[in-house]
Amino acid sequence: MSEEKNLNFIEEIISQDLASGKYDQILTRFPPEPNGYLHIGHAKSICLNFGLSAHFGGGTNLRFDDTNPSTEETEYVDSIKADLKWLGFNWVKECYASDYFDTLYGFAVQLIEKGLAYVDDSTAEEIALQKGTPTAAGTGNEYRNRSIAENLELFTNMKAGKYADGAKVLRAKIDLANPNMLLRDPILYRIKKAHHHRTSDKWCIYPMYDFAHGQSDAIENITHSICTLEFIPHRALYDWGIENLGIYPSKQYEFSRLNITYTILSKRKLLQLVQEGHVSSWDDPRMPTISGMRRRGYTPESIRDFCDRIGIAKRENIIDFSLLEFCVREHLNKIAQRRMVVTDPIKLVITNYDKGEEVLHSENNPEDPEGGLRELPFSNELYIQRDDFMEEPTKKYFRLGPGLMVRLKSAYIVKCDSFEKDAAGVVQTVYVSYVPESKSGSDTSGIHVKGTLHWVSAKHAVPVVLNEYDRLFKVEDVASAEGDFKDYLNEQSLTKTNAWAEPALVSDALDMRFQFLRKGYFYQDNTSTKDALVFNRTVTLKDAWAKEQKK
RNA sequence: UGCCUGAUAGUAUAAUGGUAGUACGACUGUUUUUGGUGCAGUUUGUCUUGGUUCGAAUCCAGGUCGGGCAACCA
Repeated sequence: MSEEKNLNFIEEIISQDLASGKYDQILTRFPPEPNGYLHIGHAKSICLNFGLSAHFGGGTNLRFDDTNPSTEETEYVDSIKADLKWLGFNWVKECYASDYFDTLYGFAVQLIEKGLAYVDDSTAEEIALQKGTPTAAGTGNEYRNRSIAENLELFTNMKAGKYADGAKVLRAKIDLANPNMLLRDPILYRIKKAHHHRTSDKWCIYPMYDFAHGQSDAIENITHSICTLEFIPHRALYDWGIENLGIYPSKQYEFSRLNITYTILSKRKLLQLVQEGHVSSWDDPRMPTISGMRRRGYTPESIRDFCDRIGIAKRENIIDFSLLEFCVREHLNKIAQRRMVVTDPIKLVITNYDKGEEVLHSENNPEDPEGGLRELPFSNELYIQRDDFMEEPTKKYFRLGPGLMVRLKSAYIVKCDSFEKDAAGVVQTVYVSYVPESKSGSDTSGIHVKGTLHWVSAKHAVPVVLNEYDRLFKVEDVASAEGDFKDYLNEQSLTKTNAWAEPALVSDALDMRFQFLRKGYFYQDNTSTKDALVFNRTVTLKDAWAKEQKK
């Protein structure tokens, strides 16, 4: 363990618990409900829980909180495990709340026997009404006074399937006037004749979160049970269960959940986007899901770095999306292979180049001296970006225009002599002459130019499709914007562009990270093939010129 | 007219009674065969009012503002 100073409040608690000898090692858990895919908000919790046990010594369980059969599926279980592994974390045990159903049932019987739980025949509406309001105490009903024997029999019958869904519930007998609404005789078990993804039809009664989570923590001997702020009021119940059942005293701690600008981080809302077709799937590259980010080209390292940087505290927060972008750029800059891809091309003809063609070489990554070189075919007919030519260049424009000189990346310096427009007045071809002694790496021309353009040789270029993504929502704080969050969807969040790429791309591995020079970082989509290359833009490069133009 | 929780630059986060620091953002300059990267620098902050103290972001009291709590969801 390193000598670190700035501990967050949870690390502070743990290091005190360790120093006082309360624990020799810690055990945390990551407890998703398998009712959706993991998103970047979960990543924060994952990095926290796994990071804590790695840092202080101990382990982390993966526990599926599968107590509600009507929303949970095996597909989600599998995706969660895959995402966790991809992020680079290993759990010590794979657990399921459903593995504890027998134990939990026994716990409930214990409470009934102690006179601390009763079967209530009221409807959901009646129970809600009898609970009172935050400012008015609740009232009891006749079921609250049932005898232990009667409760035992009724609960046995509930388990045996003798009653319809909703006919009865098991409630804790605590305090109907408690200022904490959660303590006003909370429901422990409900009848649900639904098929469970693991226990199948064995059970028709299922424990509620508040009678499963703390109990599962205790069963696994979790030392520090870390959850988000909205569970603070549940802590009293969590402790009540542990105390009255006499089980392992796990402790709950809460931190504030992640929010990101221009993003929604709610499984329910993300599911809506998928179901209503606003995105193609859970792993649509625009989704803030781990699988979406993976498909878009984010690296696990960049996501972990992000989670490190945002910190852990108890105050509500909304993190700038630009911090996430900074984290990916920083990692990708170090590892991405440089390639040249031209969108919206105009033809560049080199009038004095009579070699026909030659093979040039360019570095794969200027950040990596050992990254090596790649072959780059060059010829007298190239494609360059349309916006790299300006008929009447403005001040500070360092690119091509009549009489202007630029360097073609890893090739030669060229000078624009003339250009040609079509009938509609659109520039089609730019004619240049090159400086033979300016060849990259052996430049003896002594000419200094300000701009360097990327290019591809027209006859060697391969067609590719680029998926360029923008933020999914138009407003910063989507969650607190008025009305339906879907009204704020950015309908321009995906632009598909046809482009021309240098041929090296065809032979590159599918999982390589690329930087298309002057355009951004790209990653091959999982639908991409050698014959039809498709790339997702992970993130743009910082663009100082675009900023300059806005002025 | 309840209970619980929180408040430090634009956004996060640290300082645990003793120099308000760091990162991202923004802005300068510089380097550069990517208007990328790197490097150097500038900018902006303790919610409020009292109190305790030699000294308060930190402790105490009142106020203000934000978030949560009345699912047979987790």
